[in-house]
Amino acid sequence: MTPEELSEAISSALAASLEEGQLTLAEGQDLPQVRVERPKNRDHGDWATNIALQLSKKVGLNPRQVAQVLADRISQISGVASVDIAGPGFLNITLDAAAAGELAQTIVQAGEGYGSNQSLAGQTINLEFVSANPTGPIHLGGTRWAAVGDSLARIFQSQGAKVVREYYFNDHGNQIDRFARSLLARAKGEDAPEDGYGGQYISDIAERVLQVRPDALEAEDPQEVFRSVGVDFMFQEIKQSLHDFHVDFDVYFHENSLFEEGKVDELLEKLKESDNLYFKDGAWWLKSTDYGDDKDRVVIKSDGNAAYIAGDIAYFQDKTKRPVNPADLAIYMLGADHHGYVARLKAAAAALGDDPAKVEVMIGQLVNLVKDGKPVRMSKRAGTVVTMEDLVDIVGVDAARYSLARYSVDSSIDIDLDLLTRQTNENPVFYVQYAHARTCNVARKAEAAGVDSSSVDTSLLNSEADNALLAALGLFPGVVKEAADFREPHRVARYLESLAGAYHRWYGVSRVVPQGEEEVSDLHRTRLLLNNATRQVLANGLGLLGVSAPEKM
RNA sequence: GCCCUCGUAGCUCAGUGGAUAGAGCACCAGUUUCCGGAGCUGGGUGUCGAAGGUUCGAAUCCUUUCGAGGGCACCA
Repeated sequence: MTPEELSEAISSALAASLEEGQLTLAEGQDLPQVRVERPKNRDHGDWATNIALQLSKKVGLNPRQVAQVLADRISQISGVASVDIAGPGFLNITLDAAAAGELAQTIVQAGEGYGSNQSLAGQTINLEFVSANPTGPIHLGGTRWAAVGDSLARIFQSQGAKVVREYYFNDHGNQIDRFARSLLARAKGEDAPEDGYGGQYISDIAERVLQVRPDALEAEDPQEVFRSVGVDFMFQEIKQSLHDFHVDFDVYFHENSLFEEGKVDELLEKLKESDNLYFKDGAWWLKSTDYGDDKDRVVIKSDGNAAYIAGDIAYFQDKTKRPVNPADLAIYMLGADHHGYVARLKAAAAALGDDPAKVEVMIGQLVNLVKDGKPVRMSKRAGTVVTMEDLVDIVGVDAARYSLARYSVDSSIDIDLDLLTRQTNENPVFYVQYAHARTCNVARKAEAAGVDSSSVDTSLLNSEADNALLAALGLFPGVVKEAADFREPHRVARYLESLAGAYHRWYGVSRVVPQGEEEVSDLHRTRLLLNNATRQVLANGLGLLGVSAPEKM
């Protein structure tokens, strides 16, 4: 029995109590959601719920009275061995071993589907992340969003959503001009311009531009040649790095395309009709203050040109109105240095007469580089950036993705260069991967010894370790759902670490393969089932993080 | 000045208003004739930055305050 099934059964019990008048909801009170959780203390049973405490005020009885009414009904639920009322009114529930053990069967049957559901079915979520400027390779900050964003996309998909992974190339503004000037300067053998970019990659790309366009320096507009060809090379490199990081976007959107196709100009005319725009001091302003901004923003400058935000508005329109996979929800993952954008992106939706709730902005904290305990400033001009490729070269894709995805995006990360170059095995990803490899090894040995699944008896899974492992396995679907609801992929990683721990402890006391002349018994077969259920959940969870689940290490 | 995020064990961090606040790392001591020891077991540390408030109950919610980081253009 899964915790979800138990919660549902308790909900029904509660509904019946209300129906038959044992409990009466006071006027205007809502029914709280029944939730069971794994108690920290094993003396408190397999599962516990605080529903009686939550109901107390709503039904006008003291919590223990409510608990008593529910306890009588819950104890009737099939598979429940006992119910205790504890403390102020907690209900502590113990399952009988067979019912708890059935979970292993459920998981093995569900296979890759265990942990997924259809709660987001029918929704198209546009998830924009990374979106680094094409003026240099992806650095550590972008790498973090790549790991977190791609995991979140996988998690949304597991909940039934259609996900569009989107990358926005800012290839329109003057940072591109600076990039082009830097390439040109390097090609001429000059230093990088004052406001330009430095680093080895500038030399590399300048050289490659000259290879395909040997006449570039003699062209009518050399800077334009370096701009168009150089940016293209940069795109290719970025895409390749992401692909090597196992992140592939569905849409690479070029900001330039908005302007080339005249969408922005067209939009600007239309926006003048919007209630959210007004004319002042020769410019058109967006009332972004209505959406929490500290000042209104200019959309059409007094010289008649579009301001940056006009591109945002046009882009949002494109996301929600494009012919293929138009977004029901547009999520923007941005770094903390962009948090001021939240209000204006919502205002952008409103300007188009759309619901600002369709815009969701996730603000993640920055990645800091640390050396000898001191922060190192990453600078593209000075060429002191650590890139996605660098990180992957040093620790590998799995370790890189895992270690970036296991922290809440609300906290900033310090990456220690010395630690990385030492290549330590301190990354918890190995702990989890090892647990998976171990389950595979056990299964191989067991099958070789003739342990099959011909006859299992889940009531044999009655040890402390069985119970703890089953409980951990049962939590997985809820964890994935929470990760989706809160947009927090790190919950999956943390969960896997605890599951791996439960498995390693179980392994220590639960022999699956018969020893010596021992005959294969139902106990061996049933333990193999539990072993395989664990393997499945570890694999499913690692899959959500885009990390491999090795059969051997 | 205004806005956002964070402050939890020596370090790095978990912790949808619930019971005695948890992991990993680091440190010490154990642990293998038998499924992989990248494992397991034991050993200890917290004024949850501080002060008020709401609540039967607060690390979690509210207010104030201190500290760290990041933002506040008719730039893109």
